[in-house]
Amino acid sequence: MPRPRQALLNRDRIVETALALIDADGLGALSTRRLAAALNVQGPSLYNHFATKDEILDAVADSVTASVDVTVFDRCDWVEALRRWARSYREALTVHPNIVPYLAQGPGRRPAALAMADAVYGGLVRAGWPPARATHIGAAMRYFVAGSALGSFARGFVEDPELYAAHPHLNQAHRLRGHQRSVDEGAFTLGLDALLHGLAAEYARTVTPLERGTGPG
Amino acid sequence: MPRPRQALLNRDRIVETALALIDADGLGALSTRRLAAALNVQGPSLYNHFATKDEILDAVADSVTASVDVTVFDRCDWVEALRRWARSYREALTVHPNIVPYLAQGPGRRPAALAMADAVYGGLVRAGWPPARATHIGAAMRYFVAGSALGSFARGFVEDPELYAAHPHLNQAHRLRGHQRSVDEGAFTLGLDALLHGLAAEYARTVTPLERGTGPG
DNA sequence: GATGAAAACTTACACCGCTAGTTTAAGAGC
DNA sequence: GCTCTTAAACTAGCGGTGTAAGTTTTCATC
Repeated sequence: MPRPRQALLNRDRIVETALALIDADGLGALSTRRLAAALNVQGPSLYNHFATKDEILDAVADSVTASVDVTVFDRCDWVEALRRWARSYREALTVHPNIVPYLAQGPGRRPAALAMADAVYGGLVRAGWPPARATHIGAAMRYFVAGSALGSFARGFVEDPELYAAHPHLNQAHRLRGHQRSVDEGAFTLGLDALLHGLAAEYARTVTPLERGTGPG
Repeated sequence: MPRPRQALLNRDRIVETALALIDADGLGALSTRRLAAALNVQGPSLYNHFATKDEILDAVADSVTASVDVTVFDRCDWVEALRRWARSYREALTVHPNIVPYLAQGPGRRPAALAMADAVYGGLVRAGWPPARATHIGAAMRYFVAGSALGSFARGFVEDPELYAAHPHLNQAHRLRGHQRSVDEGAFTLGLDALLHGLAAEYARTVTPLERGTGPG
């Protein structure tokens, strides 16, 4: 087939389909040929719209990041903003866990990821945190959220009771997979509350009333 | 070359060499042929010692996990044990960051990873944490440590000042890479302290003196 | 000394990312 | 309406991938 009257592909369609394939079968199962086949097209046709496969993955990753709500930093005090942002971030990632290892390498040149970093850092600095500390807090939060989305903790344990016989405290570990949602959610909530509790304590101890910012906005 | 008088390969040598290649060139650059070449052998010879490439990666991942110190749970109170374990865990991972995305998927069937999970969970239960809470704490800590090792926060930002021009608060972001160690270390310490601070507060609030365990050992 | 397993090998298959060159349609300028 | 350029599909093919299959030789055991 030569050039068709109506273009078969565009970047958005490629990104959507790639994300669906990654969600269904994993990052490793995405090949240019499989992606093209899902779009009723031959493999190399993709290169009319993206220079490399990595560029496709960048666009997929950024489309996921774009669904994170960062407007909370304009509306809430910094603790509440961090809490809501972290929850929104985690929700976006857990819907598409297979792209997380790629996405978690950092913002790179992806616009949505850069916008998110900007909003978080800006919100913290406005609240009075020293710049270096704001960087640390943003990083620590990303560590926690990305780690929580990287793979379900519960699904990391095989459903095979015999495997745990040699480990005195893991005799119930084979049941973790059955309680995946409550385990993962409970762990995330516990960790998030603990982190924010600790950060609030440091704020109270080290950020002087004079430095405390003008609030959201 | 048929069967040699002296075996050229064994599992340990394969694992060591694979880890070295992964450290040097990344997980994606490890192929069976490249690994075999580094061992002065042809690709398929590896399959006399491992059934699949994934089995090699499992062994590599477990050799990294094996270097984490989990004896602290026998010597220290639970807060100090968590702190030292988390530091040891992170050190093990940051020495070999390229294997982290693979390793962080969960313990699977890897013996050292299972032993670590057992030690952490056992230590927390002994300290009086309810079993479900101990699971959550272990998961939350793994989220944070794995996230921190998954990729340097600082290295996630490209060293290109022009890229940040459009973002009001990121105008110094291109300098992050130059301060990689202090940024990553500062973020980890801050997050770890905050997490443990928050957990200790919950312990004081919810674990009654009667439930509080027999201490380490 | 015969037997069977072990550990290297060669060959081959189906797939991978990507490049090069081809074909035709769409759109712009005269 | 013709011409020119660009766009978007195609086919063919390169070098690389994991790994299955079968071969050859050596070592250990009966």
